[in-house]
Amino acid sequence: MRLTRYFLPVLKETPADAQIASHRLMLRAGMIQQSSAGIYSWLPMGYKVLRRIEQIVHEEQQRAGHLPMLMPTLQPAELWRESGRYDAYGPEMLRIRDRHKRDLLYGPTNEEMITDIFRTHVSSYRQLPLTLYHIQWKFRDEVRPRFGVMRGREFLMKDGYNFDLTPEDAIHAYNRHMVSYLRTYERMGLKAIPMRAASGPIGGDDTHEFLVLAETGESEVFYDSAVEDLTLGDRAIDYDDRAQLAAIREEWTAPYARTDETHDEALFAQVPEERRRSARGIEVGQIFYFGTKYSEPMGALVTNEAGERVPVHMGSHGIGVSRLVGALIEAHHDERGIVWPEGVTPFGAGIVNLRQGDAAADAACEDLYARLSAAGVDPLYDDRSERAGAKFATMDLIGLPWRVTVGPRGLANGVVELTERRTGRSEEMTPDALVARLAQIYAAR
RNA sequence: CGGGCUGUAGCGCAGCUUGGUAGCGCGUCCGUCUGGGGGACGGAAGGUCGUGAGUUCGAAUCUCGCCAGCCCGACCA
Repeated sequence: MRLTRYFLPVLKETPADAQIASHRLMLRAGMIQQSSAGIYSWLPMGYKVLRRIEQIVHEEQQRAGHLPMLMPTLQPAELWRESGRYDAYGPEMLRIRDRHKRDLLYGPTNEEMITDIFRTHVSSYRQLPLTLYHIQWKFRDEVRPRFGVMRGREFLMKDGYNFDLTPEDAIHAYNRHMVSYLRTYERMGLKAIPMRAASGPIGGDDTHEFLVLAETGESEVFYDSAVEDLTLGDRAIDYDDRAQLAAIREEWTAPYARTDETHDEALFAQVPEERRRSARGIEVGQIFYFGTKYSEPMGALVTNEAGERVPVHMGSHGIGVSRLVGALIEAHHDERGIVWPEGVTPFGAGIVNLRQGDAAADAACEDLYARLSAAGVDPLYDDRSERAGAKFATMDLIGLPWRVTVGPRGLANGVVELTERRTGRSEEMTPDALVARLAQIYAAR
C-alpha cells in the first residue's frame, strides 16, 4: 500500500478523552473513531489488525476441529425466556421491539440460540461430539464504557459451544479449547495466562480466564512466576489425543494462578515466596464447562447407546477479538507509539523514502515496494513529500515491526537501512539482502 | 447507578470571574525555499460557541432545564 493512496488519519496530539495507552494510540494512529460511548468505527488500518486477529482465531479453531458458522446479532426474546435469562440478565442486555411488537435483543452471547439449533437437528449420540463457533458482534450495554475498545459496548467476539455425550467428553472439549487458546495467543505474540476464575452470568463449574499481564488491566491477579516461562513453541499437538491435551492443561494450570475473584491466600502462601507475583491483567478469553445447564431446561437431548434420552453436556468458550487489539497494544508499545508483533501487524514493513522526487530514491523505493509485495511482506510505502522526521514519527507511531529507510546518502553506497521497531537497531544492507531477510521473516506467517 | 468534571474550527486549548458579536497552536489547502527525527516563510479555507428557554438594548460569557462525553466508585468480557 502506498501511503498517499491510503486512509491513515494520524493525530499529532493526544485526544483528551483517551486515558490509557492503547486507546490513545489507536486514536492517534488512525485505527478507530468513536461513534458514541463504547461504540467505534474501525478505520482501514484498525480494521486490518482486527481482521488479522480474527484470521488467526479462525485458523486455530479449525485446526482444533471446531466448525465455523454465523448466528445473527438480533435474537428473539422467547429463547431467552426459555432459559430464564431474559429476566436474569438485567439492563446490560439491549432490548428492542420490532414493528410487530415482538421482543428482540441484541445478543450479548449465544448459548440459547446455539442450543436451539442443536436440538432441532441433533438427536443421537452418533452425531456427537460437535463443536460450533462463530465470530460475531455482540452488545452489552455497559453502564460505564471506557478504555476504548477494551471495554466497549459493541464488541467482536469469538464464541464457541461444544456438545458432548458425557462429562468426560466435555472435559476433553474443554482441554481442547484451552490448548487452542494458548496457541492462538502465542501466535499473536501475547503471553496469556489461564487462571481459575469465577463463572459469572454464564454459569458453570469449571472455568478459566486467560489474562494478559498489563498495568492497565481491570483484574487483580495472583500467580506463581513459573507460568510465565511456559510456552507451547512448535510442539506437535494432536487435538484428538486426550492424554496429551490433559497433560498440557495440567502443565499450565498446576502453578498457582487466580484472579482476585477466586484468590485463596492460604493456597497462594504455599508458593515459594520468590515466585509469588501479584499484578494486573486484561481478560482476553474465558472457557466454561457447564454440563447440562442449558440443555436440560431447553430440551437439548440425545439418545444414548442404551436408548435413553439424555441432556447433552455443554461448554462455551470465548475470545474477545476486538478487545485483543487493545490488549496487544497495552502489551506492546513504548513512548513513541505502538510496537506490533509480526503475527498481527497491519503491514509487514514500512518503506520510508527520505527524498521523495529524487530519481534514484524514488526508483529504489518502487523497486523495493514491488519486490517486498511479491514476497508477501505487504509493505506500506510512505511516498508522501514529507520530511524525514515526519515520516519516522509516523512509522514509530503506527508501529510496523520493520522500517526500510531509503535515501540518497545510502544509495550512493548501494545500501538501504533496515530498522527494527522494537529495539531501534539499524543495519545497512543491499536491497537484495533486505528483500531476502524480510521475505524470510514473514515466510511463516 | 452514586460522586466529580467537561462541551468554543478536524485535534489540543484560551476567552467566561468583570456581558459589547470569537482567538491561539497543531492539522488541512495553495505557493516558495528546504530535505536523514514532526523545518522555515508567505497566503487561504474552516465555528449553529452541545441544545432549549430565560435575564438584558446586547449572551460563548449570567440563570434554569435537557442532551452528550470523560474521570473515580459500584458493576462488567
